[in-house]
Amino acid sequence: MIKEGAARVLVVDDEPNITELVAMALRYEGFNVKTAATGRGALSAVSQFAPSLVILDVMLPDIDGIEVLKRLTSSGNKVPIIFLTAKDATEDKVHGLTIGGDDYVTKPFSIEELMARVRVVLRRHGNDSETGKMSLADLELDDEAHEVRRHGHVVELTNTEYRLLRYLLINAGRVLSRSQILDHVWHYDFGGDASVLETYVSYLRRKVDRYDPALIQTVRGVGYVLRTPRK
Amino acid sequence: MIKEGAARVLVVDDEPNITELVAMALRYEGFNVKTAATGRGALSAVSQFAPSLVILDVMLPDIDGIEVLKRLTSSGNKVPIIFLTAKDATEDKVHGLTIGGDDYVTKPFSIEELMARVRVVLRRHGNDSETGKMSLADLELDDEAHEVRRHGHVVELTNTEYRLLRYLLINAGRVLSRSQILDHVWHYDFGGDASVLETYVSYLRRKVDRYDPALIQTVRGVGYVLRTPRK
DNA sequence: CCTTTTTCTGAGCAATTTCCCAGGAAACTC
DNA sequence: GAGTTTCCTGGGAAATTGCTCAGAAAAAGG
Repeated sequence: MIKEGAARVLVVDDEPNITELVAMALRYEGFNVKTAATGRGALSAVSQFAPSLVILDVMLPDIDGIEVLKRLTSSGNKVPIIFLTAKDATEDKVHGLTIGGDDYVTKPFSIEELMARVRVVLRRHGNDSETGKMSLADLELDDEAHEVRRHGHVVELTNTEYRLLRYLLINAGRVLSRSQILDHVWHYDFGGDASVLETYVSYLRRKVDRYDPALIQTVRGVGYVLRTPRK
Repeated sequence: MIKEGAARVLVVDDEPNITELVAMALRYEGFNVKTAATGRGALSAVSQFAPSLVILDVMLPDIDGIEVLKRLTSSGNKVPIIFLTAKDATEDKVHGLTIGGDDYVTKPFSIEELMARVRVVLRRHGNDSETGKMSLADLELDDEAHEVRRHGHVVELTNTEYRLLRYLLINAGRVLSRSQILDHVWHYDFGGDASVLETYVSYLRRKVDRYDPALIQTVRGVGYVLRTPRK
C-alpha cells in the first residue's frame, strides 16, 4: 500500500530499535518508509526505492555512512542525507559533510528534533509544500527562521523550549498527555522524571504567555493544551 | 457471527480475568473481539484475524509485548497497539512507543479510560468515523479538547467527573446500575464505598445540570440515566 | 581550559481532587 | 402518617497533582 505523492524515506541503522522507532514516527507523519541495516543494503535500497531522503547512521557494520555518501555522490546520485551520529569523535567527521544540503543529528535525539530536520531538508529540496509557519492567536512560529513571536515581539527560546512549544502548537486544541509530550520532545532514551516537563512549561509560560490571553493551559490529571481560552 | 463493518480488536493478556473484562466491554461497544494469552498467540492471531487494533499486555509468558511490536513492525504490519503495563519499571520500557500513534494504559485501569484510548487510536487511524464529539440536547462533550459545554458555556470538570459524564453520555437513554458505573469509571480494583458515586453525581448535577432541563436522572433502586426528561 | 548557557533534579509550597462520613431530604410501603 | 429505605449534599481529612525556585550537572562556545 503505497501512498500516492507521499515522499519516500530510507532509514539505515544497524540497531533495529532505532530504525523501527524512526520508521514508526515517519510512517505516522505519512511518509513512505523503507529500512536497511547495512551500508550495502543502503546502496541497493537507494537504487531500487529511489528515496527523496536517506536517514543514515554513520556507524555501520560494513561500509560506514560516510563511504556510502561518497559512493552515492560519485555515481551521480544527489539524494539528501541526514546522518545519525554518536556524540563523540565521529561527530567531527560528519561536520564538513553537510555542505550539499545534508544535515546531521546526534544520538540520542528526540523524535521532534529529527522530524524537524526531515521537514527542513525536504522543504529545501522541494519535496514538501509546507511553508513551515504556524500560528495561534497572536503567537507565531516560523520553522525556517527558528523564530517565535508573541504579539509581534520576538521571543527568545532555548532549543527545548522551542521544540516543546512547536509540539504543542502542532496539536493546538488537542489535549496532550505528559507521556506523549515527553516521548516526542525529549530524547528517546530520556529516563528522567516527568517534572522536567513542568519546569519547561513554567519557562515557556514566563516567556510566551507574558501577554494575555494565556495560551498554554493545564488540564489537571490529563496533560497540557495550547488554545485560546474560552469560558 | 461477524458484524459487518465492526472494527476488529485483538486483546492479549495472560490473565483471563483481564482479557474477559476487556473483551466484554469491547463487545458491548459493538466491536468484534478475539483474545490471546501469549505473544506467539498474538502474532498468529494478528495475521489471521487482521485486527484494526491490538490491546497488548507488556508482560507475557513467552514473547513480551515490546518484542511483539517489533516483530509486527519489522514485518511491515502497521496495526496500532495499546499497551497494558504495570505502574512500575515496565512503564519506562513502553516510553517512546507512543510515537507511531500507539498508546499505553497502566494497570489497574478503568474500563472507561481504556475505551477512551481505543476510540482515540481508532479515530487517529481512520478506522472510526466518529469525530470524538458527543452530545445530548444542549450538552456537548469534545474528547480531543477534553471539554464539556452546556448551553454553549464551558463547564469545568475534574477528571473523574469528566469520565463519569462521558460514560453516562455514551449510554444516554440507558439506565446504568451503580455497580456498572463503578466498574467502568473507577479503577477495576477500586475497593471503596459506592457512595463516592453519589457524591460525584451530586458534583455533576451542580455543574452540568444547572440549566433546565435536568439531564441526569435517578432511577430509584436501580441507578442513573442521562436523558431528556419525559413529561 | 574556562565561561556561559542550557538542561535537569529535588524539595517546598499551594491548590485541587478524591474519598468518606453523617445528617437530613425524598420516595416508597403499609 | 409513620416507618423504612434510598438518595442527596455539605464538611472536612487525606492524597494527589502541579508550580516555582535554587542549585547541580551537562553541554556549548569560545
